[in-house]
Amino acid sequence: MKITELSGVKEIARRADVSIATVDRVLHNRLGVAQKTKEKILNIIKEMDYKPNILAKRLASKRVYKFGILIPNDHNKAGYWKAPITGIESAYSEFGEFGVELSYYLFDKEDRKNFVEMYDVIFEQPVDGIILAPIFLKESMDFAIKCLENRVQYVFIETNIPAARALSYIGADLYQSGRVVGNICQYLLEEKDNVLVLNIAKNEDSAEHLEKRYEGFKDFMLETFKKINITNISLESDNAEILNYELDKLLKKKDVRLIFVTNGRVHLVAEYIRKHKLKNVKLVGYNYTIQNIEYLKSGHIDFLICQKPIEQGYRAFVALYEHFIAKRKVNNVQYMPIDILTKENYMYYEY
Amino acid sequence: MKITELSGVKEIARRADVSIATVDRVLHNRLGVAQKTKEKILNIIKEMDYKPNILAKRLASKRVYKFGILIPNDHNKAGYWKAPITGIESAYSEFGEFGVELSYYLFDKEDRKNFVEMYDVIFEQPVDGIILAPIFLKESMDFAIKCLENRVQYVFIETNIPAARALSYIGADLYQSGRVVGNICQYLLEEKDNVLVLNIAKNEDSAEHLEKRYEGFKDFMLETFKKINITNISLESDNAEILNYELDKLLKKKDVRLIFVTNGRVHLVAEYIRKHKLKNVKLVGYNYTIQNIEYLKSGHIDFLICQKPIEQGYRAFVALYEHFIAKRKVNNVQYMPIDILTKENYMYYEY
DNA sequence: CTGAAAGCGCTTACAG
DNA sequence: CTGAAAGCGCTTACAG
Repeated sequence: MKITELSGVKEIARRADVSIATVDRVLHNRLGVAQKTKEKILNIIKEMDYKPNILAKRLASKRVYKFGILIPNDHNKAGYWKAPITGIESAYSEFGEFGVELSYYLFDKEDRKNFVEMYDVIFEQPVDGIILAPIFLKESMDFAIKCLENRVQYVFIETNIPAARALSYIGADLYQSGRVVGNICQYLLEEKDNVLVLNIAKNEDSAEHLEKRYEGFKDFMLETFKKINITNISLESDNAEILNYELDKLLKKKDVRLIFVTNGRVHLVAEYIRKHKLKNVKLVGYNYTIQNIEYLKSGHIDFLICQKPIEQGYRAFVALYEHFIAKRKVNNVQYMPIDILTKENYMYYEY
Repeated sequence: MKITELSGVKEIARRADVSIATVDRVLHNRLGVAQKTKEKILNIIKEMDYKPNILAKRLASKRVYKFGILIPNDHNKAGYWKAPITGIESAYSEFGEFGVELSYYLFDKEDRKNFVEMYDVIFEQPVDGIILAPIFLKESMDFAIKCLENRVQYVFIETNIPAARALSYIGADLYQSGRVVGNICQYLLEEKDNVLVLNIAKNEDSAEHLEKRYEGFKDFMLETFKKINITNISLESDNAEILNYELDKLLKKKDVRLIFVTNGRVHLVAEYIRKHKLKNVKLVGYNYTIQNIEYLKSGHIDFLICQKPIEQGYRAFVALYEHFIAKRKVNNVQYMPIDILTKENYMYYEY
């Protein structure tokens, strides 16, 4: 309005008849300002509806925030964990590059000790915030406690430990994702059919999560069909021979119409179906991985459920960015969409 | 490395032994720099792998870019078009606020003339970039030409006009989304079944788009079932009575097992199914709207296909941002994922 | 408890 | 064709 109107801190300082240093002190709630001056400035800030210019802030501030990434490495494997890293890096390049430093602490997901080793490194070169996949329950709780002690913020992706009270959890609602599988499968089944649900996990800590998916699935099924026959088996190995042996046994006993694998190992079952040329068994499982997509394309897998691993990483970075740099409140829980992939829509999924 | 190492333009200037103003001229490819000086500076830039600090750039630059939004208003309606606006505004608040001004040119989607009126306004208060839904074909082509003449960049969302060569198109691959419907429906049908595909559109310009969806659906169906019976009907009205009359006729003639509505008007058919208590007709259609979701919840609609209207808006803003502010190359075509919604996963979709 | 001044890495007149 | 200087809206020592 006024031609000579200054903006931002200068204008506040002018109106309050103080220096911008004092305004800055009030803005950051620092000590050493007379109560009267403080109130006056606070009022002016409210009056002006002052919004700091985040650009200027970041440019002027020498502060560099250090964000760490503590997730499994799977170099040689199909690489499910590359996806969140892609997402993190894309968020970083979009609005993190100045004032944020990224460091990687990748661990072997079959090796509990390695997880602990890696997280110990973090506290030697302290970071401000960390993005982690808490796949080892107890160790992750320990880590969370150490973070609290060291005032390190942490964001969980993929799986949650509600008790650990992370800054944010970004991932799927496991129970509900099981219901989604049920919802789709109702169209693949009839009343009297036999269904096999397989939990294939080497790490016992994930049993609980797979169980939640199974619960969701089962609940939906029982609401829909009265006499559906569901068998739930857990295998603690991903060895193909063991799996083949078990499947031979299970499929011989009953006429199974549908197999639901509660995680990304569904490709192992797909391979079995391909080898044995089974025509009448529908197969549903989890995760966009190279192997799974191949079997989706070839028709051995009918549906894959997926929870946007790339975007999980993206949002995890944004959560830390919002907390530290934009200083905005972050939601504790950010449930991802539960996506349904088929051979006709997977190609547009990666985006 | 060196303690006294300056960064950015200053360092370039020091190395080239010129002033930063000259560096700036080269950086922006402005006239008035001796060829020799220019080359020297260019070499240093390459050598240093110089990346401008976008924060400083935006802070120093007084330039404000004006982005316009030319999409339908649907105040009273179910509000499909609110979603892209939400997305645009969220991108704006994330990294647009400084240096971007947003203006709205909302038009009546039933009124061709109003579209033209609104776009005429745009050229009176010229904008730099515009996000539009080109739902009127010819008028949108005219608009595109005027944009080219006035050096205004335009981004299409929701529907594309490839010939118009927009900066970017952000939306679905229509043919492929029809195939996705086919892919799901294969599980709802058997060989000899009758299928009804309904195009319900008042605006004749959308006929072509609905046709593409139908093509995708039909192709998939014919690849999967040899003797499937598909009837394709187009209605140029969304009047409930007319629709009821047509549906009475169509459903009496044949035992229809599945109805596929090629756009968001699927709720009209859902209402018919509800009223007539039809139990054996599956229903599939498009778009996350309040009405459609209600019928998804109640089970009258089995699946909805959706293409992230919120994110379309978000990305459209980002496309303009990247082009004007970050000065990065923007992809001409950004196909959105083709999402499948059911009564069990719709609740996590809006995010 | 308070202020003057330099600086973040750019852009933008203006002078020569 | 080139450079010196002011300024964007903040932060950060430093001095008093």
